[in-house]
Amino acid sequence: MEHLELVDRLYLTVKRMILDQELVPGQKLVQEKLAAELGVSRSPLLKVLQRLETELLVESIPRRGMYVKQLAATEIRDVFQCRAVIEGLSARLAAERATPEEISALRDCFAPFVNDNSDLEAYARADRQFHQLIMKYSGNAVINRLELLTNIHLTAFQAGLLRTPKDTLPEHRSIIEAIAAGDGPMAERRMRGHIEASGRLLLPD
Amino acid sequence: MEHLELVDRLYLTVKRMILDQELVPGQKLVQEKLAAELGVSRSPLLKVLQRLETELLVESIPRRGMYVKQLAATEIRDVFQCRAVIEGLSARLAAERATPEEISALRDCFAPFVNDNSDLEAYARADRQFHQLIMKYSGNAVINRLELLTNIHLTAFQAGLLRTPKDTLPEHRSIIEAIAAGDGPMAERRMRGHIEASGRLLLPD
DNA sequence: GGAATTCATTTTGAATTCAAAATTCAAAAG
DNA sequence: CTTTTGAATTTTGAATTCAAAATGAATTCC
Repeated sequence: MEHLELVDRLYLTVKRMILDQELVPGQKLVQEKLAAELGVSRSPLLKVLQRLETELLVESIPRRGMYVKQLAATEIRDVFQCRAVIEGLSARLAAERATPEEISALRDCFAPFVNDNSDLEAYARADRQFHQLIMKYSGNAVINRLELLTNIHLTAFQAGLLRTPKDTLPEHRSIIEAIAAGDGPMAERRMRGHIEASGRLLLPD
Repeated sequence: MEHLELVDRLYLTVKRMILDQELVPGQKLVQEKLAAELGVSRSPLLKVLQRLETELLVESIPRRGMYVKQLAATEIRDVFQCRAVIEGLSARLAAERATPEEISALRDCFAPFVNDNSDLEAYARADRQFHQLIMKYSGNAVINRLELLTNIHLTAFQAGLLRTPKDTLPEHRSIIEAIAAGDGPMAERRMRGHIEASGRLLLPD
């Protein structure tokens, strides 16, 4: 992390602070104050806050200030709807082009949990890793720029914690098998169903 | 446009300059120079360039500079793949909730072209309007923030000009009819097919 | 003649300054 | 006692300044 540009380091720091609730939803981010706490000036901080705004983590109200974004229920629903089709696309593309090594890496995500589901924290991390890898293996550079759609994962409602491993592990395995079989449409349908199921649980309409 | 904040006016100005090729792909955007031409300082210009970077219109190379983005063929393919599923989702949602007035507005987009297809410029504008309206009528706020996916339209390869009205008008009409009938899955399939067809034409693999 | 090196110039990244708008708080009016 | 007004303070938006890195050109070396 030390070799990164200042703005990139700052970005990771502030993002972490928001995801860890060190900065809480609704809280005003007074630029001079936050910059001082972080040991920088407003210039790089402002860049970071603007970037986080496009990721739906910060909200800017002109001439009023920047706030940690409080996601409304409808926005969470909207994100899940988008994720379902974008990650469905990812799974289809991954099925068409994943190498044997990449398929192994997907299987490895959940290997530790086949016999022991008890560590929910570790399972949630594996879940995030699984979704990230499929987007990466899609080979679609645009998908991988849509950070906006991946941040939901990371907030209080951890996708991996919405449902138990008992429910989601079989879904994950069936997605991996469709990708391993090179069956794009099947992989797409399964991924889409998987995310829609999580979304429905989060928002029972 | 006069009542907007400076950054928002500047954003529209610079975006227009890029889309009109007044600033050409690959061109370096020297901040001080461009700011002076636009009668502002670097601060607001930098915000604008950063925003355009998230929209895939500008590329930033750290400590080197900002450049008008030259989209590679693979990136255009990637954008079309994403658009196909996101606008497919939009059409499905619009089918589920569009009002009679909204459906009329969709029909009105292409009313001028039923008997006369000759004004391609006007048809391209109607095409963009049609896609924008469906995203709006989806009621999904996140879709409407993904500007990244709508800019392709506006560059040299105008989606509406990729294929002739003779080809696309029937597709547009069939999408509208699915929405009017409240048939979400049908609207989704048709929109997706419509955009995939344009994408294939642009990139014959 | 061409490659490498040094130095001046340009440009970016970051901090600071300044002006205008928003907020706060106290005093006055109803 | 509540509401309104207005001045002091804070905060944002924008311009400017400063330092460090990158660029480019001239000169030296091979």
